[in-house]
Amino acid sequence: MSELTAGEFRHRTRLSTKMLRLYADTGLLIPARVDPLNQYRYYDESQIPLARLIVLLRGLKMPLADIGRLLEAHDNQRPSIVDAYWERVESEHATMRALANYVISQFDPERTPTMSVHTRTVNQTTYLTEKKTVRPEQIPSFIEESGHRLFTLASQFGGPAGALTTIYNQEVNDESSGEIQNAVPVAGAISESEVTAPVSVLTEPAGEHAYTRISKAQVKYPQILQAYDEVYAWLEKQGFTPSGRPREVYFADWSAIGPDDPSCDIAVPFTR
Amino acid sequence: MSELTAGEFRHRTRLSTKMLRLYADTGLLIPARVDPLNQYRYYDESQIPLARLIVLLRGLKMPLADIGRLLEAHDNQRPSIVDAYWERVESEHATMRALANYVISQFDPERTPTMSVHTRTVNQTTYLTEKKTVRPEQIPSFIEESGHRLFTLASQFGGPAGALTTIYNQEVNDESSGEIQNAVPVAGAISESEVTAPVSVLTEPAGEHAYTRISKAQVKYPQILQAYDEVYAWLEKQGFTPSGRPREVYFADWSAIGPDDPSCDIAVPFTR
DNA sequence: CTTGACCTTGCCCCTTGGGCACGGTCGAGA
DNA sequence: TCTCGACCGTGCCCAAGGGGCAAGGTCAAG
Repeated sequence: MSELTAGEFRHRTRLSTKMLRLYADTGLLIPARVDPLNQYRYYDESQIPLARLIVLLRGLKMPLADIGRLLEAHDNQRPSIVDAYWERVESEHATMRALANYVISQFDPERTPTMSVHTRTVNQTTYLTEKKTVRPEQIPSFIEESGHRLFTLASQFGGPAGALTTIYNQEVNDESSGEIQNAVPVAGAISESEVTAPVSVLTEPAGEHAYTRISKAQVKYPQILQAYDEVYAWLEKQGFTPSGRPREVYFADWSAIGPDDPSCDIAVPFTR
Repeated sequence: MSELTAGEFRHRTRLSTKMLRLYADTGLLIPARVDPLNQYRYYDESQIPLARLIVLLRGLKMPLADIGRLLEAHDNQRPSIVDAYWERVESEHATMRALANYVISQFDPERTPTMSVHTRTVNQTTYLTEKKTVRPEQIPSFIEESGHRLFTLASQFGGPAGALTTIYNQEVNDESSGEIQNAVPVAGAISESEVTAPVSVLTEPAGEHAYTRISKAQVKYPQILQAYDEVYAWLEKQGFTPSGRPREVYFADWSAIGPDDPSCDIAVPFTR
């Protein structure tokens, strides 16, 4: 129960006067006693561990508000809160890292990280699709929402027969919006009359696709452009000719994977 | 040369009015023309790539001041500037990640990442040493500066015969400063009279050491405490008894290694 | 009692914006 | 030509997490 002056408490916790005042105002670390005459703050020795904890969490750049919520939570919930916070930080960092690769490769094309491009043969496929003309920042939400609708619908036609695919009918970039077509493959043959707008049926011919596999973090715009660049550059180097619209094939469970896990193939149909 | 109003420029670059004003005030992106009557800003189409570049760099959280310096630099220097910046971000993130592991293990001891502890037999060793009583935040600079002095001095005694070692004569933590002893092993026997203060000679007996190897990012206080905890916990589990002062053995070229590279062993002498 | 160390409040500064209010301006249609 | 809505400007307040400084009150030791 020994009482410490603000200065003593500062030295024991490595917190500055400013921080102590801020944390007191925020309610994170309330002085044990405030002298009503001169407003001097006195802390109790038992508050030191709490102060140290705040220092640690601030070392993770956790905002004071989040720290407040963490402290209000029950002991048994705290690990998961810290965990969730840190996972978000890691995820954001992974996205930034992918962007950094893109930026560096723009500055210094020599040092473009090599993405391996493969080929595969694809059978004729029938898709349930939805189209929309979008700007880059609208793409993720459209893919997700429309994909959900199409998967639901596909179950009425024998279930989805493959991964959600997003086909770019036009180029979408900062300059111009363009039409993209979200597509879920289905097993049986479906005629256009069996579906209603905005859903339509698309049948794509068999053929060869060149593709490169990217992580969840690399899917973000604009760093995803790098993957497209790589595939088209590879086709040119091989002397092959693009013969269809480029596409993204989302083979992974989006919400379950981490930022560095493979998530999607950037694929382009071609002829030799 | 087509002129764009601020609104058109905003839509082409996804920058907000606030950002455009700020970048104009900062000199990063100066409007091609400002109407002297109404202060309206007009941009030229040719400024769009620059604006996009700024957007990319801000996506890496590069401060505007750094972006300004980058833009002033010559083309051939820019990649290295971006590189250096990103490397610093990665390094800071690695440090934070190590701290996060530490914090999470404090909240939830079950999920402590297992650090493997090994043992090795160490011969009797003579060191040139310097002592200092320090607080935790003074440790890195003392180790570096004193280590430099000791290495220089060691070359007069046949050169260093091993890695820089920092021995903790007392505990150093938030509670109290303590004496640490920086030590560079030398091959020959040296008597105390051959050196002058603050350097002294230390001879340590042969024996067994338990140690765990940690990365550069893990060396930072307080996450380094986790490594000490692990070694002592391992000793206790094995039923061994610490028989000497704990130490850090810096075997790597500190400035040359990355944040995730192995840098140092946390070692404790013990008897079975 | 003095002196120096400590403590307080209050103010301004930094950064990169978001958001709002208030007022001037531009262009198209009536 | 008038008007209306869309645009544009400035200026202020806010955030987070402090740094820094001034002015003034307080405490304890000599």
